Amino acid sequence: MFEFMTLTKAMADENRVRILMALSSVDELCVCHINELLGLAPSTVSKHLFLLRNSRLLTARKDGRWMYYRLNRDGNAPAVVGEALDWIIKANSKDPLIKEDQQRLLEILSGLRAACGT
Amino acid sequence: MFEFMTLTKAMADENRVRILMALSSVDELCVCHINELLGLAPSTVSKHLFLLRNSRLLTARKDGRWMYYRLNRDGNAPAVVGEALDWIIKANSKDPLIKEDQQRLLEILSGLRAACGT
DNA sequence: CCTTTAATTCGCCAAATGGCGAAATATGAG
DNA sequence: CTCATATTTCGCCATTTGGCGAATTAAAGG
Repeated sequence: MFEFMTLTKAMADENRVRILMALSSVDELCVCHINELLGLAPSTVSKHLFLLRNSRLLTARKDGRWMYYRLNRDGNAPAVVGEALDWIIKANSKDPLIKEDQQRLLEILSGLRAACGT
Repeated sequence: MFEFMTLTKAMADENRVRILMALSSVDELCVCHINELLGLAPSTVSKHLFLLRNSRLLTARKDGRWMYYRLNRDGNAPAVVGEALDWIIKANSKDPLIKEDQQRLLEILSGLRAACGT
């Protein structure tokens, strides 16, 4: 129950859902890309990412100065995490804002809007 | 997206999940039963029920002085609502607190703990 | 009609949440 | 080593949220 509530609370914020949906289309992202996408302060994004990681929806990997986040599709993650991700993606993949995000994300990743030195 | 966020926000509270889980085992409940089960003030329960209804997770029916709430399994409800209910129930049906609630609910319904004149 | 009872609405308060900027922590580059 | 950059942590503030009790509404019963 505690684990489940941690999950639902993590999902109950629009910006965090946008982060999850962005990650559903690109395998991994570094923090600066997410800053750029959402237009939020780095400290705010960092807090969101902490909650998403804490709920086990995301995993992180450090590479030099950059932290890369990705959806937790690890087989040994609790089943409920995968179910949450599946449901979120299914419910939002056709949403206009999400589609717009995915479009903008391509621009960001292609370097046209480089936010940091990646 | 707005609809989805309304759903996730409704799900992001332990007492509301307890209400949903209680309803997963008994088809319908009146407000006084839920008061009794959760030990919250009627006004608080009423607010929770409003949010659950607003998110379309619950439907309500009035019978005399009593309001009966049930899970929204209506075929013409948005698919995302049914998916939410399925996931919530799957994720929590084995939880100790939920099991305890279901036990206590049986007592309440059998009149051993009648909270109101139903 | 008046009382009683179930439920909701309203107003309030304490706690939690989401946002920011400043400061602290890495890590790579010069 | 020193500087620049990516990220996180901290402290703060405004808003939201969950709780309660009092007042209100709705329906049944005397």
